[in-house]
Amino acid sequence: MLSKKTRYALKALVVLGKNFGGIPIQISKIASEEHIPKKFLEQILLDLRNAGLLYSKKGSGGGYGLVKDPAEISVVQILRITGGPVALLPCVSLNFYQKCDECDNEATCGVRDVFVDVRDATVKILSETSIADVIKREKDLVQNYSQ
Amino acid sequence: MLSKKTRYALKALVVLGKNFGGIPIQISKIASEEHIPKKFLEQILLDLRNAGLLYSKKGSGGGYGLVKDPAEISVVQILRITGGPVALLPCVSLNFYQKCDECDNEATCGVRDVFVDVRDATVKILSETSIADVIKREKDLVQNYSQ
DNA sequence: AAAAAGTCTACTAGTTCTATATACTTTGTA
DNA sequence: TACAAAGTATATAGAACTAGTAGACTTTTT
Repeated sequence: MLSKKTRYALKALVVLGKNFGGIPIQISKIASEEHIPKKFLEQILLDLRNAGLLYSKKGSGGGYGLVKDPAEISVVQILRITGGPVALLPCVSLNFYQKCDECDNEATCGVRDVFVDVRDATVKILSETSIADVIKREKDLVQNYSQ
Repeated sequence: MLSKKTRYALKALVVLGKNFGGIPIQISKIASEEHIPKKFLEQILLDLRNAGLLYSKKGSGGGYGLVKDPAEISVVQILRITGGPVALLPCVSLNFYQKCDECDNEATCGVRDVFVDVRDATVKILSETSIADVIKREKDLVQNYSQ
């Protein structure tokens, strides 16, 4: 399961993605629109900023904005910044690898082998999907929904 | 990430799968072989028994065994018994659905839409993979490893 | 100077996970 | 029949993690 942190980050980035090229958006605006606790969202946006995804502007008229085009930001990137491993087993994680305590030999573990496949399938989808794609999907869904 | 409980369950079922058709295996044997705390494993095997996957035999010479052929037990089944949702978002889970608090309209949520795809890919792999397949993979890995 | 807005660090309450403890029941066998 | 082997069941403790809150600070605009 994704953490709330990751989900909030995705929501916020979609909002910021729609606004790409415009003037900065304030934390409080995103928080109230997306039903996210403001103080929590502050931390999350700070993380995304420190990861180089967002720029921030202080003071009156300040706020946050995307540094890059939303088409250049993949969903998997966001999971890694905010939530850690994508894989379902630590011994299978590409970016947060950890040895399984209970496993004698990783190289011959059948369970691990299956979850390598799961990881590959998941990473494929999430690295091929950008924030721009998420926004497009939303647009398409709204269109179909209102028909 | 899968819980320890789920991982231990998978390990235990592989052991029991290799033994399918033979005499029952004791908890303590599985626990020591697979480096699983015995008392914890007791609970897990009990859950798997209550779910109808295992039979148990009390008393001297007792132990656990698979009820069905390991080819008939899918990995996804085990995750659901021991660990709950396979999906990465509660609003996307087939067996443990929960509404997202922060989401206004599920039907038009772009983030959700992406994670439906991830869930489908994951469920496909894990429902097509049986305990027998895991055992076979292990066998193949061992063979390649020793060469 | 005052207000708006982001920054930074610490902390807490709650939950979940992992594991352990204890007492009990059933079964086989000496 | 007594005893030991083995599973059953429930409770509980400790650790780790998550989600959210608090407060003091800095920067920028008006």
